[in-house]
Amino acid sequence: MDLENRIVVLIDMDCFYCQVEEKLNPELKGKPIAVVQYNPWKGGGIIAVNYVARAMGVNRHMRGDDAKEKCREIQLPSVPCKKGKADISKYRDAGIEVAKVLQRFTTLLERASIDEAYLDITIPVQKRLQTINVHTLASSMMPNTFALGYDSFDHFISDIHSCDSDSIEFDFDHAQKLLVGAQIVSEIRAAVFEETGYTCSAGIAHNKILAKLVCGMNKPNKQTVLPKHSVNILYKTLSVKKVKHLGGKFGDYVCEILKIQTMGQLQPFTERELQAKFDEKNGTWLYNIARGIDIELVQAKFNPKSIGCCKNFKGKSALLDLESVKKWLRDLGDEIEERLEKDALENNRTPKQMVISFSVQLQDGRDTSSSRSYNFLPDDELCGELFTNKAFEILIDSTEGCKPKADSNKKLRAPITFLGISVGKFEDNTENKKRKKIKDYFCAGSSKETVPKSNETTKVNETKITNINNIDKNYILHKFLETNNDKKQIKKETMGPNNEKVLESPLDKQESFFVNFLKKDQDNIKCNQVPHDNGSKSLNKVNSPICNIVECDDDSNDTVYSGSTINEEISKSIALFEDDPLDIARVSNMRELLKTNEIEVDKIVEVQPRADISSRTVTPEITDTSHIETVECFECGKAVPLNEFDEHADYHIALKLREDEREVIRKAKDKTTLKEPARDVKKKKSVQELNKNEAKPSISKFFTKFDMTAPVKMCTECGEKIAVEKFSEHLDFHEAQKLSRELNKKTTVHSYGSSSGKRQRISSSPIKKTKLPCKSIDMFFR
DNA sequence: TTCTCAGGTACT
DNA sequence: AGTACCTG
Repeated sequence: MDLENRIVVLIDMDCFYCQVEEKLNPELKGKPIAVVQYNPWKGGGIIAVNYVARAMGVNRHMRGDDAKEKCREIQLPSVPCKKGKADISKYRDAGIEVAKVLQRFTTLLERASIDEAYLDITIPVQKRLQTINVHTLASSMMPNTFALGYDSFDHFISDIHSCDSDSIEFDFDHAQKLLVGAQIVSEIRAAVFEETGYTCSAGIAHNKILAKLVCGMNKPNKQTVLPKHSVNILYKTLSVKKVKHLGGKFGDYVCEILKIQTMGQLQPFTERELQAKFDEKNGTWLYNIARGIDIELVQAKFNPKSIGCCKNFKGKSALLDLESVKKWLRDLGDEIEERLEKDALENNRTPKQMVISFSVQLQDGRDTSSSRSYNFLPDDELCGELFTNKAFEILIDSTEGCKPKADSNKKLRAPITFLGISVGKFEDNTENKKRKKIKDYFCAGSSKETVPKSNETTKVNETKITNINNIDKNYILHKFLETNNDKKQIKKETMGPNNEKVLESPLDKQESFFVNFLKKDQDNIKCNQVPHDNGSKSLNKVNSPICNIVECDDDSNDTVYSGSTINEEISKSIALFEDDPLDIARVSNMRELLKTNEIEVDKIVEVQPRADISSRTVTPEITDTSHIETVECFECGKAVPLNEFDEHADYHIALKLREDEREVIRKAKDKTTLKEPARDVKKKKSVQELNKNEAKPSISKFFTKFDMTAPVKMCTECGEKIAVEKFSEHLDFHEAQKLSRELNKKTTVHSYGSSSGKRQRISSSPIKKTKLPCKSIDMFFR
């Protein structure tokens, strides 16, 4: 595949931690908030700011107190503290929830951070291009979409529609793909919102660097397309420092050496010159990126490669004696254990190595950091105790500065200012391993694996098979719900991965459950929303699924940039970059955003994606008396046609089922944990936490709540008491979950079009440069 | 009075 | 294997 003609997407969640807090505490919605990390000093460090607060001048890098000064009524939810450490697991889980939605749309998903993912949708775009006529695409199908270099997205579409493609500048073929890509991304973002309640922004371009770059141009809840011919327009004003990998010391060095500030100013340099000034690889990379070329592939990567936790002990909190070191290592070790247990259950893998990192304070007050690694032995039991003890052992005899003073009792020679433990070098668990694994406990009860592992299939067919698996999964869930409704048993043979029915489904039906639901929905209600009057053709093609999704629609596409030149638009766009602290243009734009936000809040304030599933049984309120009779779904707040309500409720059950996967896994873990000899008190604590989860409404409760007085039977799988007559149904539920879990597992697709799995080098003659302050651009040429 | 904590990557 | 840098 041609690397220059891909459709690469970056999905970035809007102020993610804030959204998570708002979802957990709906009272916060619409108010200015910033998430702070616990810190006794000046109200804590801000790590996320929502858009209402941003409009009032609050930004990251401020302390809580500064934020209060800018905005008296700001709310400052804080990252929970566990064992004296920030606990970000709720954000991590929310990120996984989102990523699972994204994963359905392409196998080429690369999670780049807790709230960001790259998607390569070249193939889905090509597939759709074969089935649709590009001329039928209109901007109304993809609200809140922008094309860089155009005052309105419609102008970009007209450029494509008017077969004026003779212009050398205009890459008609790719622009067409971008347009289809924008439509798909619109659907992806709608699915994310529908299923999680979170909004996100997206950048759509021909490579990762550019997708990332334009993603930040329009936020929140918007998407930006970068046509190839707009790269130079963008670069004309774009600061070098905004480009990924140039935001740090290396970027400073480049700007200083070349005496430049913008990407445009990078273009006159020849590749040779750049190689001479930096090194061969960096020079080539800079040369290419200056021309909008970036060959970095989107890797299929869902799970992190390492799991770690750390803690700073700055200033006078520095650790001075062995006891406190031990104490903190215990907490770190225990947290690793907890996260590792979860990881083992979900991903069926085991780390082979652990790394202990630490910093000590030198005499002159500066810190020096070091790390030591330990390779696990086959007999090691991977528990907190082991992590703690090994870390302690390694720590005390690794560095002179850390050795205890000979005489004074247990005092460290030098204060420790940082401690971290991480585990990595994961390997898949195989069946014939001697080491006891948590997974073994979990699987002990279930008779046999019914689904072959996807990564056992041949490389050649990987993409196909993964897609089929996705179909499988939706098909199974759908089937499961059907049979459940009919009070029939789910048939094993319908789930086989080689089931004909499944294989015959076209690949682009992989999102069928969602899309079909929406399609039916839209056929019935046409468009329940008030058509926003951006004049013209407005609603002739409203029956795109996207049209019915409640997105914040602020019409800024038409208003904000009206009358401005393209360059002004670009400048404004750049001003909108998230972390631009001192830009006046930004403030006025933020006012616009504030308006946007108010509208959005009005529309989504009712969204309760986690509301009790039993809403289905309650008579819904009539909220809309327009042409079609609709009811407001208690689950998502969406207006649903009365006759579709049952189906809509089923849809939420399907979602619920997915979300409950995790909880059931945890519950199962909980039960098995109890079989183990209680090693220590902390175990019990986590058991309590798991029990708390049981109080939450779950789909298993839904299946059992009908008649609590009926004779019950204990499920060996989850320990839940189940009405006898519901029991086989309940077992089906576990069966479906196991399958779903299995199918959810990461596949081993590495990259399309690169059968060797290796990335190309741009050039090969090794020229060494030693003076670089940063050498990390080479990551591109691994 | 301290730009946290988590994760990735590449160089030596 | 260990260090440094990059990012959000």
